[in-house]
Amino acid sequence: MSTSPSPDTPKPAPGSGDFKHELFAQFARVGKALSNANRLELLEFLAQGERGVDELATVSGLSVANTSQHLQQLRQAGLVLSRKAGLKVYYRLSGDDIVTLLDALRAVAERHVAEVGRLVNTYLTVKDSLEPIPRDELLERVKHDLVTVLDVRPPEEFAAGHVPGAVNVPLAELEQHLQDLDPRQEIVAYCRGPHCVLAFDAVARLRERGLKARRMQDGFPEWRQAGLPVELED
Amino acid sequence: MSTSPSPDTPKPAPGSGDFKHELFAQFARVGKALSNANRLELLEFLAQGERGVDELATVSGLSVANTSQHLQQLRQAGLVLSRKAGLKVYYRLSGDDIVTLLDALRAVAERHVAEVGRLVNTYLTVKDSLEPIPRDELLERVKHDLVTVLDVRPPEEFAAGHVPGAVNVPLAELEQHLQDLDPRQEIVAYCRGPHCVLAFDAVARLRERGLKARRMQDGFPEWRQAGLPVELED
DNA sequence: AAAGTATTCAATTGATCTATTGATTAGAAG
DNA sequence: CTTCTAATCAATAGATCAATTGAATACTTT
Repeated sequence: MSTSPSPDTPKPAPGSGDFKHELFAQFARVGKALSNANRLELLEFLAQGERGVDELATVSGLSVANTSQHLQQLRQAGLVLSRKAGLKVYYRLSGDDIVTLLDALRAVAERHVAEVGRLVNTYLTVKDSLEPIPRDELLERVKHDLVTVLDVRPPEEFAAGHVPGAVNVPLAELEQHLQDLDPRQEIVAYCRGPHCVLAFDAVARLRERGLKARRMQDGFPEWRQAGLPVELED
Repeated sequence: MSTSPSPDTPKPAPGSGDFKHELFAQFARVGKALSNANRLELLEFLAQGERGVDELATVSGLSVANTSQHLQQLRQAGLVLSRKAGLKVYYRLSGDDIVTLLDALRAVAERHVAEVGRLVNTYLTVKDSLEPIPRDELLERVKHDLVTVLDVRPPEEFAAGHVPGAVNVPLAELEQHLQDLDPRQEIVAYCRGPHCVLAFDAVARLRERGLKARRMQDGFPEWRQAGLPVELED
């Protein structure tokens, strides 16, 4: 602030310049919420559905207090809502437009930040045939029983909704289920979102075993948001 | 970092947790670029087209050095590209997906940050009949000569492209052009984007004079991005 | 009422961000 | 070659942010 010496003088003149700046400041508030890796990770988990604070803390590797503070920042920016039930407090995204925003952010990062491409490539070692299968295409093939769909998320997430016909095989149990998989049928794995590593990992391991495996485009939240059918339990 | 004592130990183990965090950190880099009101304002101007540093500095009210630094941050985040021609350096958005991202950000802010709605309402005093006219609808009416389209941006921006049939009337000259406007025909004003104040202002003033005036949905960058016809010069 | 649990609050420290200032570079023009 | 201009760089001070710690709150269970 070059003109106002007092820090808490809000905006003396209600001219349009102030209005405009005020408005951009509000947009920036949302941007700030997206400016921290831990908060983005929390948002990705929340895109799965409602979650309690301690779950989020565990899964993101942050302390509970820290997680709570990040969640409050997200709430102040209007990105999440909370609900108290007994002792627990559940957080959820405040609307589908948040998923849209996160996807736009991801798309830009992928397209423009060279680093992201490098990371993905490094991690995947093999690059060929890694194009994810589009949702519609997968749905079509599921209908005709042409693929085995693998949901590699933890059982709780699977229970809360999954792609119809999908089999829940958490990554840790993948080895034990290898024999149950038909080596002639293509396997499509998915998890939380476009960059959830579980699916990447699963595909890499399956391919090591000589199986035909691909990832599904994006993840389950995007599947649900696209209005495609969702199955509960199994 | 709780485990690594040395600050510049990048990531010792290439486990998937690190990979994931690394990835979110890259996304956060883009988020950071969006976390400052001045940078968002610069991006809005750049959505208009290529601009030099000093132009951007003037229009945003920042010092040249400061503007330059913000632009470099935007470039490092992959949001803008620069081109040097003689003494001047021109910046532009690095792709259409940036406009998409900005729109998503705006949409979320509008929907969830109560403050934004309050500001818009305060500024506009009257709230009724302020729904902006959709682009397609406007295009249709322009074809049948049912509306007067007013471009309230500065002449240079107008010259670089505008809605077909639009008349360029910078806000300062609005009063002088009042007599040229047909009071029986509806007037649609637009400027840079959904929250560019010029159009808001113009509509408010026209309505004060008893004219039927509305804003166009969003602004010219969005019009162009929607693939609608653009006219050059006049 | 007492103990326990999930979450939030408050205070602190070190890190990062913003805007300013003045110097510096690269090219243009005299 | 000198002067001018547009832009960038470098250093700085003040503000804001992130993670930690320990205490406080709200609700449940015993």
